Amino acid sequence: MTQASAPIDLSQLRRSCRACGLLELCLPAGIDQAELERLDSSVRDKRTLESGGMLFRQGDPFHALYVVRSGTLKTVVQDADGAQQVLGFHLPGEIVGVDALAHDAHQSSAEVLERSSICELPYSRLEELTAQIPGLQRQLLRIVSREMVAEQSHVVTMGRQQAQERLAIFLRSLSERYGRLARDTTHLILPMSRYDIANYLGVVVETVSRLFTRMEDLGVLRVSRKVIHILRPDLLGEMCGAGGARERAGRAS
Amino acid sequence: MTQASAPIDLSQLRRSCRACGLLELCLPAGIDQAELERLDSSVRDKRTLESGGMLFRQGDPFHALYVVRSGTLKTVVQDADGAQQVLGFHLPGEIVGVDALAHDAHQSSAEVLERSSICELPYSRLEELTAQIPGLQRQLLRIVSREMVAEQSHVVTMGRQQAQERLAIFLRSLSERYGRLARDTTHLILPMSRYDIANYLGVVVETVSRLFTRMEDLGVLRVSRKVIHILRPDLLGEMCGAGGARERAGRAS
DNA sequence: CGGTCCGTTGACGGGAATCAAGGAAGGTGG
DNA sequence: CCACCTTCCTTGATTCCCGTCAACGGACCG
Repeated sequence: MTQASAPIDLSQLRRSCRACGLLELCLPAGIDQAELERLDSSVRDKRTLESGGMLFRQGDPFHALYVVRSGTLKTVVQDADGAQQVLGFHLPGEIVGVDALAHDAHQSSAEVLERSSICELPYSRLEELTAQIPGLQRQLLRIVSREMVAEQSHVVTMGRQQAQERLAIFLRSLSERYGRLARDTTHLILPMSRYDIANYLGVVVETVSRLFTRMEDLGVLRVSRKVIHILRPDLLGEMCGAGGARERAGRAS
Repeated sequence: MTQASAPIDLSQLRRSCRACGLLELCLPAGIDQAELERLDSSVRDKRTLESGGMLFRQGDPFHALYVVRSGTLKTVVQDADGAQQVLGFHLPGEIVGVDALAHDAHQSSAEVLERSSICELPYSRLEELTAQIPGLQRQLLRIVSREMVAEQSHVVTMGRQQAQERLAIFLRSLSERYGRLARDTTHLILPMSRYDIANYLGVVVETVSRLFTRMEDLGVLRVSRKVIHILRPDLLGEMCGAGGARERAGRAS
């Protein structure tokens, strides 16, 4: 897993709250410099985890939220039957652990897919801050709501019955998020396995493998193990909506 | 849509915040009687909508959260292609509109499936209250997080590749929620159409129709139009996990 | 009473799951 | 450094579930 991906990006490791994904949730609320310092000092608590490590497990008591500083995580839920479902992949700047707010216990497990650096935000500390900083609470609500919307768009993706559409949407979404990180949007390095992708999309691994091959044959992608080169973003975009032909009305009521 | 379902339940219409689903989010935080009165008076704003009416539409500016007092809603999201995806059905005591917190605009539309009474909680008013009532903010976070977890379980449902499992899970979940409303858990009256159910589960109508017939043949249900009688809850439970046989490992990484 | 939408059923075909096998990569221990 | 093993990924053959197309009865509504 610690293969050909770029060596540790020091500049990324040094990013403080100022450059963090969480910041957008503070600044618009009119947080001043002093308040930002306070926030920054609260999240100093960082840790680095190796591939395969667990940030938290389903059922663990809740005591902190986490922000990915570098690397990638996946969140997985396991139901009574032992069947697993991948809920999401989390890139730098994205938050993890929000589902634990509901019942004071994590509803999913977070596993590290490649060496990652994580910011830990102890919730007790966060509560103190929200009491002092007006607007931070509102921003916190915004974050959680945003996570819910992300989950909804996952539902929309799985609502497509063509597996190819699902994979196309997944790749496009990943590309967009890479763009937000100022990475090359046409050169994706997938930290997750084909199994993870398949499970995330609700198909089997063979289907994902075949679809990669098909997309390669169509000249949309070039696939080489973990590296996906998007040759035709336009075609990829077309494949996201109704696999090439008529619209699926999706009539309801 | 306003067919054989029970006539308007007056006792239900009279329920105040005390008996409302939202209350559980206030009480544990140690809200006292006076505070409860204040909260109650803020949500006095109720409205009744007829079947087919829209509570809000995708894109509408956010200004309130809503709680279903009686009746049923569905939330639907429409993507760029015009394809629709049903995100959920909302029974009395359940909250709607939380997805608008993220971007100050509703990300989905809420349609009324049968005559419904809705409590409106103007967000401006809610913000005032949260400033005054300690703990209410925490409870609000809890609500939103809970909605996210609900969305996650929808993902888990759609992750099952057997359509029968999905329908079984849907029915069991609906039965459980009926139980929470002190309704008969074996006698479901479905306010939503087969199209809605199909779309919600990511299958086509014909599949839902056939599955109802099959489940009836298996002696699990009795189906009569909108009325579903669960004859064998135990069998229904079995059908939720791995359609009858081996476990689907769902291995991932 | 005609129109429209809803729900069911049948026939058919396609797309994806299943079963099976083999190669490539990565990690470990000798 | 190589042998060995495990895991990952791919490809092929086959099966079958479910989506598609089509037709029809029933409910609801103007």
